[in-house]
Amino acid sequence: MRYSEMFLPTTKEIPSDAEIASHQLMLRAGMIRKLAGGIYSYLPLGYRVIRKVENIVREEMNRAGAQELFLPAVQPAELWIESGRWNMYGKELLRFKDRHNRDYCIGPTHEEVITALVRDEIQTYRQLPKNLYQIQTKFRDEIRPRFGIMRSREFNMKDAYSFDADEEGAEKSYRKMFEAYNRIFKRCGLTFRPVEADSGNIGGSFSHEFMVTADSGEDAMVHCTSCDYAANLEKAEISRPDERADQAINFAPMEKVHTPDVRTIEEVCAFLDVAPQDVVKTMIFMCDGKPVAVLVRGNEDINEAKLRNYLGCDLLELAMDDTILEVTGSPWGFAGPLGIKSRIIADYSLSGMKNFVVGANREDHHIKNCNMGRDFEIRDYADLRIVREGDVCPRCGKELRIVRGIEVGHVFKLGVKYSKAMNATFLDRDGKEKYMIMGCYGIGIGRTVAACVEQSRDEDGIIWPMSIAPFQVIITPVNINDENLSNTAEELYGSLIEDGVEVILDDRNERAGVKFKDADLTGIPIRITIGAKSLAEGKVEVRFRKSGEVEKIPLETVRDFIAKTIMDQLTISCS
RNA sequence: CGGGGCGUAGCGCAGUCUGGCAGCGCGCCUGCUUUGGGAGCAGGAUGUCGCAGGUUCAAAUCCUGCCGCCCCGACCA
Repeated sequence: MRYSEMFLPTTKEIPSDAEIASHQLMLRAGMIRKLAGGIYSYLPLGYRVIRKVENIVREEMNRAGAQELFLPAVQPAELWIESGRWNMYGKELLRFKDRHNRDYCIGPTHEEVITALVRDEIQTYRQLPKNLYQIQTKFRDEIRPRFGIMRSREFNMKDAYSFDADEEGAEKSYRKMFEAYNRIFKRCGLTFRPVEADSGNIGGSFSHEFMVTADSGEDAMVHCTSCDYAANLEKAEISRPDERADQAINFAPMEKVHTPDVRTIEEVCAFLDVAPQDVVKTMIFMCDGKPVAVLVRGNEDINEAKLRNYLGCDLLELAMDDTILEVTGSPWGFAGPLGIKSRIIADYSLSGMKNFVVGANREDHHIKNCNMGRDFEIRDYADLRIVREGDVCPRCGKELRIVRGIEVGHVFKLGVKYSKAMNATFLDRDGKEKYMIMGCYGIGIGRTVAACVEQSRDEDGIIWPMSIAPFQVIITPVNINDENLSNTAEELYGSLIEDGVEVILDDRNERAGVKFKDADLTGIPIRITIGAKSLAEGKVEVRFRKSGEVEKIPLETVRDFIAKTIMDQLTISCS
């Protein structure tokens, strides 16, 4: 490719509506342009990188025995009604009608389509297992798209679906995908970590997210400083504490106090002069339409994902004011366990608490010196709170650390959720009809590219690893009007193309500085500078984007040097 | 959905309060000089001031409505 002919609009100035580095750099490097909120065009340079990642994904999926197919982006409502998700999915699902007034959506994911396809074509265990994948444009009408292609509404995703006859098979399929994902992200040059993830309301299922560590990441994850435990913050467990109530402290007499308009933990603490950890927070949730009171220590927060799993409910939300009034007999802000008209469950953090403050279930009143055992009983104890920095590892007891990350991939054991809803069955060896056991496995292609930029850049621009760089080499003749330089550049360009190197020749009539800046910004791993001084010695300069190191290489050996360097770097990112 | 901010040349912005010739920097075009880290000089082109309506002799500027974009929040008792 000749730079002079390429559609590659780089910019000096930072676009004002880009917040994070990857978004800014991808715009500046002429990789992407925004068309509408959360909807982007991929320009040639950006698309080359996308294709590189897609191909790594393809190679590894194929290696793992998955087969590529291509499903429709537009899907009829019937399928979604069948799976029950037409009503469940909410506003994220982009719906529309065709000319016959029939309902359709643009697929945010393809479980329905693939399940319908496989159910119609597979009848016997002899045809299982199968693992099918595609790389497709998805659309999710996000509440708030942001960070460029990191969280966009339209995005490119690899999604794979496995179908197995039994649990062992499903387990094997899952492991294969897990391994493939490790290879994929390693080959993309990413620093990442598979973490245990919340499996939603499909109890007992298994799920891992592949998180690229980055401070700008939207997700929080927890990892142990000692063992290899790592989990999404939503999922991260807290061990059941020892029953170690402080015997030295005696129960004080319970006392109802007037607390006018004192509602939040902060207000209660200030008003009663106590610490948040001496208060019990009572929150009323609606769990599939039924109210539940959840108790947690005042300085902790409820983890809704854990609560949902514990209760095994589909729909969980905080109760509205009228429900609170009904259950507690008071407006919000004064709820407590005493005399409440609902089921009560408590987080482990209540363990050992004595003489604490609770709401009195009466407007403008709280209760001091409340105690479990004496004043009320807790039957349901569970791990319901969010992990904090300083909590200990549920596996080994050492310290946990919280870091931020970008979720680039997700592997998930679905079980029979969709095969059951959509009647995807097969005839097993024993002559019985059974539901196929499914798994699904996603990778955000664009997000992987953005994550890579987040992790690999400097003040001059992007630093691509060889494996996904848009070009492997850029040839920069310092002055194109010097025939000696431009002829040498042209010749070298021709031979590198012959060698199969992905090379761009910067044949623009620009000053050297401009070319260097663009080469750095676009992040091409190897720059071959052709200048008068070195050329007089029969040499060219090979500069590495990542290290900034320059090597002078004799013109006659530069082909071999480049070929070897590229091979080395690709091999390193493979292993 | 709630709150805040913004919308003026391809990009980044000033001008809006206090109505009166449409501006600056970068980029772009032409010429000359220059040519190893975003060149210099000279000349030049480029606007539905987001859209619609209203007030006014006169609107980028004031008023009303709408649209788009960005940021924060979305119930944690």
